Amino acid sequence: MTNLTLKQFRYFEALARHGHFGRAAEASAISQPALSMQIKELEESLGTPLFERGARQVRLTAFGEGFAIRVREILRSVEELEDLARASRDRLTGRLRLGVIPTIAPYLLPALIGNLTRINADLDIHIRETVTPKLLTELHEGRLDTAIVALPVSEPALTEVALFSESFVLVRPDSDAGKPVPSPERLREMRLLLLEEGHCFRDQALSFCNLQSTLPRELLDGSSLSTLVQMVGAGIGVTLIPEMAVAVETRSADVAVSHFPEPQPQRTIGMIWRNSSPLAQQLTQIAGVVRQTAEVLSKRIAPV
Amino acid sequence: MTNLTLKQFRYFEALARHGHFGRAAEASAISQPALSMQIKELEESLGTPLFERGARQVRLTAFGEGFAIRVREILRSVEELEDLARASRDRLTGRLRLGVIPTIAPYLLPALIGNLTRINADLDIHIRETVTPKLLTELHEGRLDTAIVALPVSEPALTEVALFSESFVLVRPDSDAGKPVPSPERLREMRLLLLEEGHCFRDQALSFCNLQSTLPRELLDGSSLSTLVQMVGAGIGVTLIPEMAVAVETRSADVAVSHFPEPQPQRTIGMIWRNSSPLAQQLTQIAGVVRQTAEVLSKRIAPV
DNA sequence: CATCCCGATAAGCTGAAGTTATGACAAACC
DNA sequence: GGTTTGTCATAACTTCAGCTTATCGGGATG
Repeated sequence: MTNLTLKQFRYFEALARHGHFGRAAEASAISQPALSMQIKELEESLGTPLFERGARQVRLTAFGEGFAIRVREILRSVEELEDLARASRDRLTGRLRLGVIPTIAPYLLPALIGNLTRINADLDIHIRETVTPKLLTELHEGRLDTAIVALPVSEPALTEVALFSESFVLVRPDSDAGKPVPSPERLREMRLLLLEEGHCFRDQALSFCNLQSTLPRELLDGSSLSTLVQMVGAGIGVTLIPEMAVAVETRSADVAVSHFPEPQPQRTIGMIWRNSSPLAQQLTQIAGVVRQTAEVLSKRIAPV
Repeated sequence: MTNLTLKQFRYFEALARHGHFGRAAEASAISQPALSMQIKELEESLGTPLFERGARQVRLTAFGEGFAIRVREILRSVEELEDLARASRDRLTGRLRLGVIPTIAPYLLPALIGNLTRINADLDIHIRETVTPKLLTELHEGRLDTAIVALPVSEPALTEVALFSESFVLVRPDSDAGKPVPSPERLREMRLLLLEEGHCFRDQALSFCNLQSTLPRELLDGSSLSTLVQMVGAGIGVTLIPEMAVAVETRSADVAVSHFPEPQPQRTIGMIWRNSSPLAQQLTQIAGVVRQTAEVLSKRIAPV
């Protein structure tokens, strides 16, 4: 049935070009009978002759001419395919689907995207910003290539690499600026504003205070760190935010930022991907870029 | 090297579609290991993975997706090629380059082209009208597919098929209408107008009168039968024309047309093509159409 | 922990595609 | 006009790519 082969196409093209079996065979690095047989077979499976064998020259038939045009197109497409593969072999492929948790995304991404596209201009970055459980699902389903989340996730099918650690800092109303930094136990008694259910940062903050998320508490759930800080500025309570958010979130609010004494509360941020991902190598490379980006950011924040 | 094969493309496409080695193999009518190996080989020769083998499903990589789009395009092109071959296998191919001698062309072609395109609408007919020697050269050089000429041509590399015979008739000024038809010998003594050197019809007419073309004679060479008849109408001399030309050429001239007594002078018109032409079968078929066309024309002429 | 699913690997077989040698035929050349 | 030459087709043989069946191994599932 459909037993046309690219090999036949390549031989055909050579013969069409040279108009001579011997020379076409030489150009194709095979013997003349081998070429004759392949051409014959091609003609037979098409059911129509492609060449007219004259005494002293080989000519394309009218059909052969049209055939040649299309065959050349196909061969060209195949070559393009090879080029494409060669191009994307070493460099990153065109599309990178990156998931990021909301407590990282707004602070890390602007710089990160800049750095990534600087390294590889034709990298097409798709960002998905949502909470860790959703990221994990989408990662498993192949709708994401990788994600930046708080470690550990402890999923056997996923590879984790640590990127950096970040401390949590206390955000209080400006009026509390001079007061001593409360201990975790004291925090429990203050009005602590937290992110709504689902955010890992909520759990991390609660765990620092030795609180259970399920405990019936009178706390106000915000949907973003930005909201929380604004509420603190309004004197409604206090909150914790990751160090990386300080520069952005406290710029437009009357709040005081205080570090906790050692051991500071902190979390580890890492990158994860499927064990089976063929992008592993490139993702490791990307992890390096993320690490660098975060480092530069933290230095810029440190003086604050 | 460039060892991609259409087979690999077809397997790849099946796997991309099914996302499952076993089912894709079944769909491709091969065993699962055979498919695994071909895919593996394809990935290796591309140097980049196409699929991510997950625990419970096989997914295209980002590169694989782009690859799939192009592969499908290529496979579609190949299928089109097969369709094209199938379509042109039985019917005539798109282009027919037909040579015709000038003493036939204007009388036969209008009806012939109509008949040919009626049979095969998408037949692209190219006409070349010139004298036999030029037609032969172009035929040998592959610039014509076939030619309609007077037989015999006696070229070993060419196939001839007879189409029809046509008689020559005498054209005299209207004033000579009643006079007896002169014998060939008498013709020699009259002022005989002939086509210029190179036309076979000139030689055929001369041979009827037992004259040598090279003889120094006081005859006037016309470049077309139309010219000759007009000159006869002006009383300059007499001429011979093929029967087929009568209807067209004597319509607008004051001339008398007379048949010779048996044995009438006549010539055989036939079709020729290269022995090696792969169009032989179709050309034979076309010869049939020409034969029919000429028959209808001669019947229409007979009553004149 | 046992089982199942599914793809990879192993080992062997077959036929397609290549090789060299030769045939056939037409053109070109003494 | 026979001989040589150029050229493609055919024949006989060889090799390796591609297929088969059998089996392994690893991750998901109950």
